Amino acid sequence: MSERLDEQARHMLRETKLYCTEARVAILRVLLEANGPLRQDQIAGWESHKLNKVTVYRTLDSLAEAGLVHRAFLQNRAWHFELADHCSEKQCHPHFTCTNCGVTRCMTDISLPLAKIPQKGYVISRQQVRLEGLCPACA
Amino acid sequence: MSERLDEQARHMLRETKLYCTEARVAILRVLLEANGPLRQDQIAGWESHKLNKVTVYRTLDSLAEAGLVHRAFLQNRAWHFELADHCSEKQCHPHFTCTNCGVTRCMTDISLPLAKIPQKGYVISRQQVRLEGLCPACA
DNA sequence: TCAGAATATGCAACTGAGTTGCATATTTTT
DNA sequence: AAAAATATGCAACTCAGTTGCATATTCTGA
Ligand SMILES: [Zn+2]
Ligand SMILES: [Zn+2]
Ligand SMILES: [Zn+2]
Ligand SMILES: [Zn+2]
Repeated sequence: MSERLDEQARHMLRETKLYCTEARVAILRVLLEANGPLRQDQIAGWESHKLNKVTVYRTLDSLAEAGLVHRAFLQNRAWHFELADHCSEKQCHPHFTCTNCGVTRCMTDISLPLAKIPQKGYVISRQQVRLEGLCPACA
Repeated sequence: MSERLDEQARHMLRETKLYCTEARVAILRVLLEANGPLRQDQIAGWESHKLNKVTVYRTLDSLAEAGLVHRAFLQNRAWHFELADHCSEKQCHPHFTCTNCGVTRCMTDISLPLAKIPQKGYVISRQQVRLEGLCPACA
């Protein structure tokens, strides 16, 4: 099954005309396996892959540019990345963060209506929602 | 009228039982005058006030803790602060950022419905929305 | 299949916003 | 006015992100 994910990653890269390098495949695999947003250092250290920090940085940059990956949100000064395919065209799923224990969870089963800007001329290409509160364990 | 703002700032501080210091009054005034979220360095350098960076940092921290000020939900590495009174109890107004020219605008006239989390046990205390796209000038 | 072009990698060194300890100054309270 | 409570500012630190440059990989097309 790791074969399967590798193949999937390679396919995604070919689709977007990105060089199919070891680092890109590894990073896409990590994101495919993860069930939520990850920090760069989490990706770099995933299962002792020991990917170089700068490579991870530049790879995520290229993956984001290609639209395969999104910068989900900034938390504690660090970007959190996740696959873009969890998101619809214009709206990413909301993320909930517990103010007590700090866990962040993808709320893939919720979606809010797209905002309508009354002033003429605005074009919205992406809407992001952040929820803050207490998780079941802390409430 | 700057007298007016000073008085207003002092009043806010007294209300929240915070020490009424020169730095706090100055920073509140800056935020009262500003029409959008500001970075710490913008606040520190506002009209040659030349406030100390660490003081600005700790002051904003205390103002946020007291609920007078909020950290806006933007996609930048630097926090942006604004007065909290633009926000309702559970929801802050959305912020729109133009991906072309970079301007950020408070969308105080829009509001989305509060998210409903289907899973039991979650308590949402705050919802924040970020919009990205093209402003009228860039569209 | 192999040379050359195009692109990615990794080291080291830097940036920039935030953060902290500690001695001193200010504000409040008594 | 003195004491207690809190805020300020310097300097030094953290840490994720970022960049230059030499080297290594990947891709392309003869
Ligand atoms: Zn929790
Ligand atoms: Zn997510
Ligand atoms: Zn614009
Ligand atoms: Zn705002």
